[in-house]
Amino acid sequence: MAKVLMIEDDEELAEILSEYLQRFNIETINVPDPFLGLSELETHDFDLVILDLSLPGMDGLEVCEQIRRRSDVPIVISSARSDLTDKIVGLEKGADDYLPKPYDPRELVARINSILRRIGRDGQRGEDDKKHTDIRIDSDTKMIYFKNEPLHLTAAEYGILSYMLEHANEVVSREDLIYSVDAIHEESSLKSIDVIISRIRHKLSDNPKHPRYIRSVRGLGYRLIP
Amino acid sequence: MAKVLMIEDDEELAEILSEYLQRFNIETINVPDPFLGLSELETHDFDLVILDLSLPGMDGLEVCEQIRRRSDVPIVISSARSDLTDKIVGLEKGADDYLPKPYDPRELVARINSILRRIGRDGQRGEDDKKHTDIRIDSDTKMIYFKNEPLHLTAAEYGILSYMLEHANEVVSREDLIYSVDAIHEESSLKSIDVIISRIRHKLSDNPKHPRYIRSVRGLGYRLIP
DNA sequence: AGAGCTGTTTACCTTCCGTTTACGATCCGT
DNA sequence: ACGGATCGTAAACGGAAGGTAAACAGCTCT
Repeated sequence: MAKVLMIEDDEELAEILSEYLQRFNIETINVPDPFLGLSELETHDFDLVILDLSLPGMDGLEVCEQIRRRSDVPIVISSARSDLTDKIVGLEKGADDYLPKPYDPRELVARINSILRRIGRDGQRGEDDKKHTDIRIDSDTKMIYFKNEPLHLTAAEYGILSYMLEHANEVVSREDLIYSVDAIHEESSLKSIDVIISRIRHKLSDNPKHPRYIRSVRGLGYRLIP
Repeated sequence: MAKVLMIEDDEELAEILSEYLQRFNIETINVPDPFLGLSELETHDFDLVILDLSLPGMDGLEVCEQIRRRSDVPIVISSARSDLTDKIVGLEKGADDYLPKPYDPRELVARINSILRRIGRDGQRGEDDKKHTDIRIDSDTKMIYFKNEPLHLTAAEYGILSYMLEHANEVVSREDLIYSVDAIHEESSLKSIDVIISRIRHKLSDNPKHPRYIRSVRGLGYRLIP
């Protein structure tokens, strides 16, 4: 059962949609207010967010940005405004889809399922346990492959990335790295790590604003999602 | 640079879009015909497919299904028909997005980028195991041939090169070499290795600035690509 | 002994890349 | 909304690593 957060101030509409989605195995939590939505996101995990743009008290695009700032959850924007720039700005701010109101709920379902299928959380999990990792290391040849293409890494870049691969999905501190990676002197400034991370990100084409692979965890360090 | 396959029978439109997308670092291959599109997908990797539904000779939705049957590449459907059921069926058949024509190219760019960002840009490609090796050793005669011409090597040169052939594509350290090659005394300076490597490179006409055969791996050693 | 190889060292130059610095952007507590 | 803390990264620097010519040293032959 997919869990969806619906941020929609028209509570009647929200209720109708909820019931409809329920029939397609999509469970929704409704909140009429963006702040409630954001705090809901802090405390619970969702597979997707439906965000109404015409909200009271806060610009919808701003909400979109806020959500994206703290999470990578897929966002579907729904809006009465079919203004083109809204669409584009929304998508650029990290939304995954944009539905102009009014729309047929069937289309909503189709688009939700399309997105969930794409990220592999379509509720019918359990059969496919394929771990999709774009980054792979061959310890014999001392090479790291990104999407099956060999990366050209310097010693420090290789050291950091291989260490982070060993600790995939964990937060590794700059201290961990500086101590564990031979090519980096222990007495160097921690800032070196940032610079090298930046260079690795560049080689992975990872956008630091919305990183797919190397996320920064403020105050702690970095986390690799391979 | 993202690679996109555009299946669109209006070639003029395709050309315009191509140029536009180019500016946003999206490279397109245009085909006017679904069959060409499918065969293109067989032979090349794409990050995304833009599929026009109103195609000659084949129902667009059928094409969508065909594509999805053989690949996981993201599909964006574009169509002059804004029929709702088309939308839903398309998304259910595996499309990732649906853009009713006419649309603003900016929206297309935004949606492409949204999908690619979400996906992290797929790119599994076939392994080409071409066994083309210019350097070959005859274990009987203990001769090393370069492009079928016998090389005149000294003992140290032969020792290093044959050791590296045994460990082709791996990084071998200077220490490995000094201990494994008889013709080199263990107590020699590691710098000897560099000199002999240089001489081997010369005999292979290998430009050390952009080596084809013997690459230096800074801080680690050398790697032979035979 | 002298000549011819060839492994080793030395010396010098080039290139690389880890590190620092600096500055702008972003986050977050107040 | 402000301001300090944190993060991102371009630019510059400098020490370290690599390339190789030249000289040297230790052989194995005649």
